Amino acid sequence: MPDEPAAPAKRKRTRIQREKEEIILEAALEVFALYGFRGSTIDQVAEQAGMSKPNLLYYFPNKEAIHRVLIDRLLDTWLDPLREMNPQGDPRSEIRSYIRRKLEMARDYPRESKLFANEILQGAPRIQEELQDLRMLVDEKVEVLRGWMREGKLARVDPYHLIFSIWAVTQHYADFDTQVRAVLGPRRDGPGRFEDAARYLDRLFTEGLKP
Amino acid sequence: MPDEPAAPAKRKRTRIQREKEEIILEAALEVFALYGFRGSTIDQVAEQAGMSKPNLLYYFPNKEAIHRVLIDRLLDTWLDPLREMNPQGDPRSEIRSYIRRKLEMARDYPRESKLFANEILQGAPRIQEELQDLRMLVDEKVEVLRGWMREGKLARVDPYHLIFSIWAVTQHYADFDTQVRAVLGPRRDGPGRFEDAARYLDRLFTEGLKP
DNA sequence: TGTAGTCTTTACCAATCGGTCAATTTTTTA
DNA sequence: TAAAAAATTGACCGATTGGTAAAGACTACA
Repeated sequence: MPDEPAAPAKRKRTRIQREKEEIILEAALEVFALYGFRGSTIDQVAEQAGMSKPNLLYYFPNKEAIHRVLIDRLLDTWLDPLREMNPQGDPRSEIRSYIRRKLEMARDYPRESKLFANEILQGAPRIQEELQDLRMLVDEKVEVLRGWMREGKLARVDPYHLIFSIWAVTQHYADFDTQVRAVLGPRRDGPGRFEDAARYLDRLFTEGLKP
Repeated sequence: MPDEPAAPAKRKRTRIQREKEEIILEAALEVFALYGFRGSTIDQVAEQAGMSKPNLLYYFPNKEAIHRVLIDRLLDTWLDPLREMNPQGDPRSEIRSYIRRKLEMARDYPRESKLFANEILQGAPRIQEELQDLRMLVDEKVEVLRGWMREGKLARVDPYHLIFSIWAVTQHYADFDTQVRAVLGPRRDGPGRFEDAARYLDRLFTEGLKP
C-alpha cells in the first residue's frame, strides 16, 4: 500500500523510465559537479534534463536520491584502478599503470571527479560509510606496497602518502582543470596536456621511487 | 550624496567597524570554505558571526562583496611561497623549500585553501582576472626552472606540470583533509601527518628531479 | 550632558527553494 | 480500439533565500 503511486522504484521499470532516469542522472552530474549538492537546485537539473521539475520528481523522490545514485555509481568505478594494482606485477610498473589509469579517468570523467571533490570538500557528510570501504581497500594495497619495499623493489617511503600523492596529482587535472588551462594559456592548452602530464608523472614517480 | 547611509566603505572606519568586519570575514571564511559561494547563505555567515543578518549587511553591501574581500586577501598571500623561489638558490633545495612552505600553508590555512578550491571547482567565475596574474607569475618561474634545467642542475621535465604537481600534492592535505583522515584512520591520524607528508614529498621530488 | 552620528534590531519584501497535487496527455496492453 | 497504466504539466504550498525600510539603542565627543 505505501510505495505504489509516487516513486516507480520497486516495480519493474519501463523503457521510458530507464531512459528518463539516465537523462536526469546525466543532467544532475553536470550540475552537481559544478555547484556541489547544496549549491545545486532541482530546477537547474530539470532544465538541464529538458523537463519540468514535477516530471523530474516523478522519477526520483527528492534531490538527495539523485545525488545518492550518482555517488554510488561513481565510487563503484572510481576505485577500480586501485583494485587492479597487481601484487604479482613489477612494483614501479604497476604504480606507473595506476597513475596512467587515474589520469585517463581524470581526462574522461572530469565531472565524476569534481562531484567527488565537492563531496569531500564539504566534509563528506553523505559518504561516511563509503569512506570506510575506501579505507579498507587502501589498507590492503598499503600492505602490497610494504611487501614490495621489503623485497627491495621499491623505495622505502610512507605508503599512505604515496597513494595520496597519486590521487592528488591525477585528480588535479580534473578538479582544477580551470586553473590548469588558465595557467597553460590558449597557446599551450589542448588535449595534449594529459600526455605531457603522463610523461612528467612517469618520470617523477619512476625516479622518485627507485629503491 | 549617494554613498552616505548604507555602506560605510568610503568614510574613515571606526573601531567597531574594523572589529565587526573582521568577525564577519572570519565567519564567512568558515562558511564559504565549507559550502562554496552558491551553497552558503548570509544567514549562516551571520549566525557564525554572532549577529543578525541586517546587522551584517550594514557592514557589507551584499554576499558577493564579502566573498570578494576573502578571495582578494587569499590570493595575496597564497602565491607568496612561489614568489619566494629564488633563482640564485640551489634548484632542488629551492623546490624542497617551496613544497615545505606550501605544505605549511595547507596545515595552517586549510580554509583558505578550500575557499580557493571551491572557486576553481566552480569554474572560477569570480577570479578570471586574478588567474591571469597567476599565469604571469608561473610563466616567470617556469623560465627559472628552465634555466636550472639548461645548467644541468635539474631533471629536464615539463616545468608547468612540475608546478602543478607541487600544488596538487600540497593542497590535497587541506582540500581533501576529510578523505586523508578517513583513510589514515584514528590510529594513524594526528598532527604528525604533515611531517610524514613532508618527509615523503621531500624524497619523491628530490630523487625524482635529479638531473 | 546633550546630541549627532553610529550601530542594531524588528518587521518586512519579492524571488527562489524543495516538493506536492490534481488534472491532463501519452503510451501500453488487453 | 478502448480501457488501464504511465507520463507530463501548471498551479500551488510553506520555507528559505538575498536584501531593504525604518525606527530604536548605543557611543563618541563637544
